[in-house]
Amino acid sequence: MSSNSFKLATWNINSVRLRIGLVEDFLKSHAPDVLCLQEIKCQNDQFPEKAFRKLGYEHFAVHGQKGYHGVATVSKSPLREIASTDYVSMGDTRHVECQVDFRGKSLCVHNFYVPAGGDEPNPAVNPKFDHKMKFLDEMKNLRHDAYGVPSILVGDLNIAPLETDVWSHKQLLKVVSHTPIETETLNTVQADGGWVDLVRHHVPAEEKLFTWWSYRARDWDAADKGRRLDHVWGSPELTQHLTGIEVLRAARGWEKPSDHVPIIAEFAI
DNA sequence: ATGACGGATCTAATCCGA
Repeated sequence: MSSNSFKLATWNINSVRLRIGLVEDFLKSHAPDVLCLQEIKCQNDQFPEKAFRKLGYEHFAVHGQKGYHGVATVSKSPLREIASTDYVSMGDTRHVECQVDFRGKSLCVHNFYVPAGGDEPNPAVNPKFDHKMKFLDEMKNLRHDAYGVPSILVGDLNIAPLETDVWSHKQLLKVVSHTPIETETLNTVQADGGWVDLVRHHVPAEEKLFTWWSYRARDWDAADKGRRLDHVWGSPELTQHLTGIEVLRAARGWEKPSDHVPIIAEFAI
């Protein structure tokens, strides 16, 4: 680990209150400079700030709501909240955007929790899928160069775009998260905004890579029926500084785990 | 191949996730 490194992690925690112990372990062992959490499932005043402060994370942008959804970006370095956009005007807390200042440089960090979309991949009969598609349509306006500083876009995008992002491409083509309309729309969001998929920039597209395994599978590790639903995108210039991507698969095997695992991106500054 | 699990909530059964 270089002293000139900047590490950013994203993790759908599926209740930050229930899993604050796991978060603490993760922060101690991996020490990211910035951690973006999704599905915190609590209101702002219930967010366990103290636990983060004890470990040196003193800067927060928390957008929670009761029971569902919710995103939080926590940082060792100063952070300024830019916006928390209510995509599709549903009143959900699914986005927060911050400027992070790190050793004299600034970075814009988008933290997203895209709607899952329900079961039926047809917007005409499934309002949840309609919501997901409209949410993605609005994301197309998001430029990587909106602020004149490099940007990062992370989170649970709830879409596995590549064939190698799912355990079986053929068997998941009609399953929400891997349908052509979703993967094509996500590709448009990426292309229109000028974003680069930093995870796939580092891990060859031929290689299977998952960040989520259902709780319902009997033996998640042996069956390995995962999907890559969580993502780290960035401005093209960040590819020159990217030194590593780690998907912490082991976290799925921790006690009382989230069904998602953390992704850590490391950059040389 | 969907799994039949796990979280939050007006603590009992319901809604939701993906």
